[in-house]
Amino acid sequence: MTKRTTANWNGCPIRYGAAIFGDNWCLLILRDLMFKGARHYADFINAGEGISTNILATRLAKLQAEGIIEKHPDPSHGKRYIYILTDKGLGLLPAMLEIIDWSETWDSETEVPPEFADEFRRDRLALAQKISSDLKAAQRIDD
Amino acid sequence: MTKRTTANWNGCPIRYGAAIFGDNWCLLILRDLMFKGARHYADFINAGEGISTNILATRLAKLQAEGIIEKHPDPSHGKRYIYILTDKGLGLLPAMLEIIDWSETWDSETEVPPEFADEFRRDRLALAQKISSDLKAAQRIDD
DNA sequence: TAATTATGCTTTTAAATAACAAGCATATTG
DNA sequence: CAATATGCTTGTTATTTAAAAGCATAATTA
Repeated sequence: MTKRTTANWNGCPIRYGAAIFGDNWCLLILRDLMFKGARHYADFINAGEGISTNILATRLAKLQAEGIIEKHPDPSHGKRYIYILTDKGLGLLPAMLEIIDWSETWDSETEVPPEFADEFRRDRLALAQKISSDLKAAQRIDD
Repeated sequence: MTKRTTANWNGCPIRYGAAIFGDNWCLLILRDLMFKGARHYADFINAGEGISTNILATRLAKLQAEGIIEKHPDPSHGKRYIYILTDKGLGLLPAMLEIIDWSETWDSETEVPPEFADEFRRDRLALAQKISSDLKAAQRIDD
């Protein structure tokens, strides 16, 4: 086992990231928040993945506990809550976009719009920042 | 639920990526392959995460089935096998690096070397390509 | 205002998965 | 030729996940 100098990571970043990324449902919830405008509990339920209510509830609680999302009462609807990404959550955008880029490259059935992939490859950071500020604006407007 | 034009993805890239990323053990195996020079079954077993042999065997088979890794007989040792990343597997490097970058930013206990994070942020693609070509060279040399 | 529906869960139970331990075939080493 | 290394497989038990149903509060409709 060859040793790289960068190998001796005990506060291992992949293990840290795996707490979020290493979970199917968390990834899909993040997708819905980032790219599908999901804000309410029902949005995740109706995203078409067939997530059970208990699974969704535990995942939302976990993401909240990790500081990835925040849960706010919906001012326009008493019993409802609005789920939004924190800065830490928005920070996951570049990684999500890389996953999308990879899938676009290797999945023959991909339905990533080619112009989206092109825009990403032309300037990754610019696209991430654009999406991020769009999301921040949207989160502010209807809060 | 606001609709983005980029939202209607049925060949969903996040779901596609989640087949690999959405699994804790796959992420750790990829880490070992990419950053710790792991090549043999025993390297993964001894990586310190306490993975069981049955879990490791199923994950290696899955990664192979997905075309992420290849399994070759070790020419220098009859019963042994060498596991290496395919081009598709190496393509996951940028996403892995983004996860590392995110963890470095948000994990107060991170042990990512600061100079590694700096180098990444200075030129993400350059670092990914450097690591990728280093890995390809290493995979060629002792095959 | 009373009944109905919406919302965001919790609880129960069944099924799937993971962890642990042991075993095992082939290969190499002493 | 006996002992050890290697890469698994096969049980068995424990844990996690998923599906289904239920439930309290809030809003809507009649």
